[in-house]
Amino acid sequence: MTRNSRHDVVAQALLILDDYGLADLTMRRLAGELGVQPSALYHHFPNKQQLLGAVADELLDRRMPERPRSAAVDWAERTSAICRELREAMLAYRDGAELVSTVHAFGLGAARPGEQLAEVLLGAGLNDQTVPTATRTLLHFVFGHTLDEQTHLQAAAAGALTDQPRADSDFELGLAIVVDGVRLRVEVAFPGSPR
Amino acid sequence: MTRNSRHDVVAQALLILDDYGLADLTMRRLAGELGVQPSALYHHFPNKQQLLGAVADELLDRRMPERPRSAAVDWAERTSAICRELREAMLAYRDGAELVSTVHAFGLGAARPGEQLAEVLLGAGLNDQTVPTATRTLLHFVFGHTLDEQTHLQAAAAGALTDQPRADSDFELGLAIVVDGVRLRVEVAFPGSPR
DNA sequence: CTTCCTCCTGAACGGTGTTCAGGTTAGAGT
DNA sequence: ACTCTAACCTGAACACCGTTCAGGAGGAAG
Repeated sequence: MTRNSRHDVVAQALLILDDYGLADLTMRRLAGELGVQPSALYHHFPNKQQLLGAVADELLDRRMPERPRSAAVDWAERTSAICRELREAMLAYRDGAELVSTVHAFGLGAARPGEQLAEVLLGAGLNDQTVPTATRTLLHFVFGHTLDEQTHLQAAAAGALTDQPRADSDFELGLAIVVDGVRLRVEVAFPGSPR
Repeated sequence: MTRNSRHDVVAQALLILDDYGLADLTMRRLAGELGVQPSALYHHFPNKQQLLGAVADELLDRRMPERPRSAAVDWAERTSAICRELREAMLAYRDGAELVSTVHAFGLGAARPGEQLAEVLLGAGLNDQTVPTATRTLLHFVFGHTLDEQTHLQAAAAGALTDQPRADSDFELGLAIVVDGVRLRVEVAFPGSPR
């Protein structure tokens, strides 16, 4: 049998995640599908959490390509675009929101979206001390909303019918609320129009 | 030996949570400290998740009393007060944020703060369709921020030193951002001052 | 004195992440 | 062609986990 690289392990984990969900992404199952003993995985990762961190990063790398963001666009529009892409990336995989937000909370990965947001906000002229807080506030919204959304979505997919499917507009409205709040802090520094 | 009521179980669980953390709040340990077999717990709760739901509700009931909110106060101030109380309630117990936000995400409890927020926002004259979204956005912020904060706080308490202790002002700033965003939607309906 | 209901026992089932000493094997360097 | 090193893996075990189930104890109510 051919041997597995670290990247093979992550790729297979991502496959299992999408097919069976986070709860069934066990070290034993992952090892089994790689044709290997569970203990072999500990050659590539010190523990499961680090493995999941790498899986989350791989997911984001696949779904949030390093697209060059035109500086000609409004900072608010760029901010919103990043948040939308992050949401869509997480929705694209079963339990994606739970995985990514957990990994981010423990600081084991999923750092790129935050870096991108911070960069845009800094470029918009937001106060240096305000940038980290605004960034985290945006992230907390996207993670929280998408986790909520995906949970209900998947609960609806399995028997338990839900009231209404929670439209995209709900995300957009929530996002607009947070972005508007940030805008007030940008305009204190730069009264007037976009920049 | 005296028998245990459902409430005894919850109270003991809350004790274990605070002393040893959520990871060590196992059915076996809980049963052990109650002087009972693990299976006995399933007389009171159908599964662990429901048990945790009851624990989260008990935590909130203890820390967020049904204080009558003076209607003389600005809606924004009442909204902020609820969010602050929710944060402080969760910070008051080890792993409180993780417990409460998880329980809320799965819809197994911790519903009161959302109801209180929705009530205030509705009373402020916010559009009926906007209220649920604004409520969830506020909750996602508080849960996300506090979870983040508590994780870093507890990581710092155990060896791993962190850069800086993340001041209260960080929460206040993030909260103000979201509340301001909501305010814009209130004032569309009622241009002018507080109500 | 019996019936009912609440609370509990004891044992087991089928999982989980993780550790460890040691074995295999591919590929680079001489 | 041959060694050597590092990457990769084995097999078994450890110490847990949530949950199920048939049945037993015991107080309160009739």
